[in-house]
Amino acid sequence: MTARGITEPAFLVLTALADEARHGYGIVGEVERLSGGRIRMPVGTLYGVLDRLSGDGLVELDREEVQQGRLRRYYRLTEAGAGALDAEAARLAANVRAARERLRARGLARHRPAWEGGGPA
Amino acid sequence: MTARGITEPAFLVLTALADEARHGYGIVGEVERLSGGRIRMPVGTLYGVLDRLSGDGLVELDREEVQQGRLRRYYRLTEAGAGALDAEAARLAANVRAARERLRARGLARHRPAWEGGGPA
DNA sequence: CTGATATATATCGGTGGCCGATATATAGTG
DNA sequence: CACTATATATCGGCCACCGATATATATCAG
Repeated sequence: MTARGITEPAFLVLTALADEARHGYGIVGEVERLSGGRIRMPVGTLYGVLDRLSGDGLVELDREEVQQGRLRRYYRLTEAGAGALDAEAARLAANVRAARERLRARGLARHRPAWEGGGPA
Repeated sequence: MTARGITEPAFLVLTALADEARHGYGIVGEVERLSGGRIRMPVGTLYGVLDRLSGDGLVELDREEVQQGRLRRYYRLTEAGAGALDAEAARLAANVRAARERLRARGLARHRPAWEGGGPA
């Protein structure tokens, strides 16, 4: 692998579908909800992501409903999708851990008292 | 914000520079090391990332050295860079938390015993 | 000496994902 | 009648990624 696993929009869609099947517009709302309102998913992004995830077998069509004259197309996570989400979560968690370790080391270095000595010379 | 903060390659470069200044090739090795050998950073990616991070004031040139006839250009993290890395780590951690919560909920649903009732019909 | 490998820099162009804009349709509201 | 909300979908510009390529020095094998 190079640097990238699945993309962040894809990760968020998988997350939104992890607990139950949702339709497109519902995913948009769920992503906004689960991020505490910090992340909005543009619909122009959503359908491309959904197509790619479908092609990779990570999500699949669950059912179609008509609510008040409007079509709702529901998607659900596959087992492979759940596995991919879990694996990506582990990958990201490892990145976060590494960053925080080093950030902590940096903080310590910048606060290191003079008597611990050494210095650049 | 839409979905994306800083990119993953940028995140990894910032992480590699968090504890001490490093030169390009050294960053490549450090990313591989801190990821346990799972992530390799292509040099074609590195310099673009470094340029962008410099432009955003998240990293800056530390010094230049000549070791055995080869030029080494060292970069260091700025305060803004440390802040950006910390913020992005928090963002990713929140994503991971959300994914794992829902994944756990899904697992529970799929193992729910029959006597809890309902079911599809 | 020649070729291959490792270190070290940098550029370029193809590919692909993101997302704003746009289109279509129904329902409710001012 | 216009506007907003819900709901679908497509298209195209932009930009980041990264493989390929180029340049240069040091070392080692044949």
